Amino acid sequence: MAIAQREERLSNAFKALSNPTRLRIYQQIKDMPCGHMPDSGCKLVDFINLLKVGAPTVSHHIKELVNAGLIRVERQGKFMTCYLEEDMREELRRFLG
Amino acid sequence: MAIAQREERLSNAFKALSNPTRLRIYQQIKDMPCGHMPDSGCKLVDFINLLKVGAPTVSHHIKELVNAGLIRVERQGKFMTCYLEEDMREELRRFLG
DNA sequence: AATACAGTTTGACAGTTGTCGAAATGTCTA
DNA sequence: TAGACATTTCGACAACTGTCAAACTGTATT
Repeated sequence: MAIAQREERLSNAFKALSNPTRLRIYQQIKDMPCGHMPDSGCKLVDFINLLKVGAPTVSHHIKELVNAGLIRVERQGKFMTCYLEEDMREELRRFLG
Repeated sequence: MAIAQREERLSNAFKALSNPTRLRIYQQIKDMPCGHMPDSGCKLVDFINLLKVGAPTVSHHIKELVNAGLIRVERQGKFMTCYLEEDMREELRRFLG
């Protein structure tokens, strides 16, 4: 049973990364040290500006990435800041390794 | 432009791995040293038996994995044998690394 | 409180996906 | 060449996805 759960977790994560817009968002979060710099551009509003999709779409995609366990989100005043879930990243890397 | 192409390649590969059935097939191919043993169970017919889906479905999934650049397929007599595309695996690992 | 900005929810829509059964094709063996 | 087995193609179908506009909520600033 644990194997099936792992497979589900993995395929859900891959599904989240299968959309180009979400892949970009994930990459942006991954490549920017959000947790360490105050203004590193990993807020939801930054993605709206960076990508050419509306706010509802970005909001939707962020939620999918969160549900897939790939990122986590924290409110900071007006903004939602995104952080990478390193555990999941590690799990994916291990699957491919 | 090269960046967009890379993103497309990556998201296509992740999409191929986003389906549980395809993930299983890929895993099976990855974990078995097909190229080195003659009867290692990476033929299309083996997946039909292993998973609970019909031949048309497996054929379809194999094609998707091939199109995504994740595996390659060779006919050996009656059978289609699947091999891992190590380059793509490496590219995915690098993305996550 | 009023305004402005950040984000979410809802409902809708075209397009894509996963699966199947039936029929076709390819390849070996008797 | 006939039969058996492996695989593909086709046509169909329900289910899911990505996007949007409109309306809503939450937070800060004035």
